[in-house]
Amino acid sequence: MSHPADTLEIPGLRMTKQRKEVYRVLMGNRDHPTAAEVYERIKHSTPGISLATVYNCLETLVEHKAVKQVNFERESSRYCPNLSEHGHFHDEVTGTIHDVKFKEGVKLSDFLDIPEDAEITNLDITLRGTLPLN
Amino acid sequence: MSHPADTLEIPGLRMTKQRKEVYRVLMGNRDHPTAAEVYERIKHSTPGISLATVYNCLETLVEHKAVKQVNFERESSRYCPNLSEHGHFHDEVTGTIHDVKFKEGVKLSDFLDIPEDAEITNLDITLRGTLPLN
DNA sequence: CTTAGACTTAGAATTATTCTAAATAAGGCT
DNA sequence: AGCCTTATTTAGAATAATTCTAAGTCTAAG
Repeated sequence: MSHPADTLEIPGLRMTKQRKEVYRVLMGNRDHPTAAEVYERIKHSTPGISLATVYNCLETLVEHKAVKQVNFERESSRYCPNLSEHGHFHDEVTGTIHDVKFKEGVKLSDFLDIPEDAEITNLDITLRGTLPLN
Repeated sequence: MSHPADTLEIPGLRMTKQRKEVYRVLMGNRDHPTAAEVYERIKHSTPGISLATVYNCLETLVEHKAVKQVNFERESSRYCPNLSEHGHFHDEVTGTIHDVKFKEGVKLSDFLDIPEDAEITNLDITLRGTLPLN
């Protein structure tokens, strides 16, 4: 079965050398890197690529819904190829970021007092804390 | 009954003219202003105050847990004197921000697959969307 | 009234990101 | 293949929010 994850193709998007590399890096190490980190990881395999291009590619991938942009506080944006709706847990000790799945069949309105008629287009859930038993 | 909300006093914090004004602005109009907006609202009543001071005061108030700092995407930080745990709904049409209460008695682990032993120190929930029946 | 530390200030510095203009590359057409 | 048009990439400048720095001001305590 071939889908974007395997082929590094994204429907409706011309996959240039640079876009492919940026996407490959994100798919290959799902640790939510920043643009600068992607740039570092990519420089040697794509010599001459510029940071501006990394930003451009990331923006394009986000627009095409191939990756998600994740923000913690006002830190640098991070990028995540997990397309399912999920939140993030930020381990304050190790600095690592874990995806957090939503439980099956729970509705937002089960735990939040949302105005009756609100149409939600976007949901961000971020936890910070520690994992004592590491 | 006297408490911070009334007296603009904050335990353990010297209330300078500037801190008092910044806090008063936040308490008086709970629309989640940015530092720059606080500065605009305060300039005339506290002539000579500097933007740096507004930043300093806000930081101090946050440290003393008198207000909360709220971030949407990577926009300017906003500030909120609602100390109860709550999320935010960002109306994409009007630009207004509404506090969103958590339902009584719901635990995080009821709707999120959090690692068993995680100790959560902080929770951010942000919704974006619209309120069609306005 | 002095003094030491806390607070405020203006402006410089920093950082992440976006913009600009020019150079390059790529697909479509003859 | 060769040409053309448009998309993409690039380096570096520009921007915006915030923090830093160093100097000045205030204040509480003695």
